[in-house]
Amino acid sequence: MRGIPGVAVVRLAAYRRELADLLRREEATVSSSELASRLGVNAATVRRDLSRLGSYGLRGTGYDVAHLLARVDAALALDRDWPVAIVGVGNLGRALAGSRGFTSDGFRVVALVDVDPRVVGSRVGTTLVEHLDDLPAIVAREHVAIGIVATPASAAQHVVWRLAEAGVRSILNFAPAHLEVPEGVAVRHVDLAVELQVLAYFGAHGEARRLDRSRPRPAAAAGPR
Amino acid sequence: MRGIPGVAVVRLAAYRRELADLLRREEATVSSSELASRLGVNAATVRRDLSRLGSYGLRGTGYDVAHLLARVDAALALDRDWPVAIVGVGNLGRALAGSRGFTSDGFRVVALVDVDPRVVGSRVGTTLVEHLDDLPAIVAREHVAIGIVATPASAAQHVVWRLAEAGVRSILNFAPAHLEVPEGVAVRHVDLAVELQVLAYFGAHGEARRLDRSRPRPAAAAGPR
DNA sequence: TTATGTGAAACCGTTCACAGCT
DNA sequence: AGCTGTGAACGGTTTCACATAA
Repeated sequence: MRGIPGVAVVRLAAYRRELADLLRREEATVSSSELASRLGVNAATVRRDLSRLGSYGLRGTGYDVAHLLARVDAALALDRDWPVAIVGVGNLGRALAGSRGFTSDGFRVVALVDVDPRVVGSRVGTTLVEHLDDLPAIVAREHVAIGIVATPASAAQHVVWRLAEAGVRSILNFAPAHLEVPEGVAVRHVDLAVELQVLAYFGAHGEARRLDRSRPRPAAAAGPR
Repeated sequence: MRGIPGVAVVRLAAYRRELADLLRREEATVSSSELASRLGVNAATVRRDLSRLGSYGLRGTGYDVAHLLARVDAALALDRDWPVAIVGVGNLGRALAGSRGFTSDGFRVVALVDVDPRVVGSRVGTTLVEHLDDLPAIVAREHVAIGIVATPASAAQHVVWRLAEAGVRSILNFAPAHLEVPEGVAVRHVDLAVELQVLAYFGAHGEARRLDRSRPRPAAAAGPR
C-alpha cells in the first residue's frame, strides 16, 4: 500500500480542502461522485485514491466526512508540526511569509534567511531575518522540516545544498532553475514564468484543456544508472 | 505543431530556460543528452519533445542553440505580447506584480484589479488599481490575455466568471479552490497549501520510491517530530 | 563515430464495469 | 436500492533500441 502516485498525493490535498469545507458546513457524509464533481475528476479515481488509505467508505452511504478528513490528514502527515524556513527575503519571500497557505494546518514559518546585510537583522512581522551562514543552527533550533527557496535563480542551487546539509529534506523552489538534490531530498517547483508560458501556449492554440500543474518533483538526479 | 501533451509543454518551457542560459554562455550547440541531464529527464524524452516542433537537430552534433530557442519560442507563442491582469491586490498580488517571472518574455502586468475601496485608486509601482466592475473596459483597453487570480478562495469563482465574460481565456489561479471555467478557457492552479502538504507527505514517507518525472523518491529519513 | 528521430515496447495512471456490502 | 472497492481494459507517456544521417 505504500507508494501513492505523486499525482494522487496532490489530489489527496485537494480532497482534504473539500472535506474541510464540508465539515464546516456540517455535512455528515460525502459520496465519491460528489467529491469528484466538486473537483472535476472521475468518481472512480476518487474511490481508488481514497481506498489507498484503507477502506473507510460505507457502501450505500458514502464516506464519513470527519473520519475521512482525519484519515487524509494522517496520510499527508498533517497531524504533525512542519516548521518552515524561507530563504530569500525579497518581495516574494515576504509575501509567502505572510501568506495564508503558509501558516495553517501545522505549517509555521519559523525562520527567514537571507544574505543581504541590509535585510539580515531586520524583522518581517515578528520574525528576525537571519544569515544563511547560520542555517545549521537555525534548522537545529527550530526543527525546520521544509525549506522554501525564494532567491534569484543564480543562488538557488547553492541554497539547496546548504539546506540539505543542514538536514532539511523537503524543498519548495520558486526560483526559475532546475535543482540537483541529494538522495532523500524531495523538491517541488513553482515557476511563475513556466506557468505563464504554458498558458501562452494554450491561449495561442485555442485548446482549453484542463491541466492542473500537479506534478510531483522527486528528489535527486545524480549519476547515470 | 498541434497537440503537444500538457506535460510536454511544461518541459518545453524548461528547455527554453536552459537554452536561454546556453545562449548567454555562447554555447553554439547542445545535445539532447546534455539538455536532459541539466533537467533531470530522459534524453529520449527530450528528443521526442523537440521533434514535435519539427526536425531541427543535426545528427552527430546536436541542436543549434539559437535556432532551437527560436523554435521553442514560436511553439510557446512567446513571439507575441501577452498582457496580464492581476485580480486581487493583497500581499501575493503585489509580490507577483513586481516579480521577475511576470515581467519578461512578452508578459507584462498591464492592470491591477481589486474590490476593496481602500485599495482601488491606489498605485502599485506605476500601475493604478482599478475596480473589478471595470474589468470589461480594462480588458478591452489593455488587450488582456491572461488573468491572475490572487484573491481569497471565496471570491475566486466569481472573479473567474468575470474574467471569462470579459474575454480572458487563460487564467492562473493562486486561490485555494477548484474553479469551474467555461469551454475555451484554460486554467492552471498554483496552490501553496497543496505544495506544502505534498512535501509533508514525501517528507514523512521518505522511504523507497523511484525517480521519475512524477514519482516520489527514495528518502532515507523520517519526518519531523 | 556521434547524435538525432522514431517505431515499438514497457510502464503507469485512469476509467470502466460490476461484484459485494450495508 | 445505493455506493464502495477493485480486477481488468484502456489510453497515453516514457523509454528502449536502432535505423539513419552528418
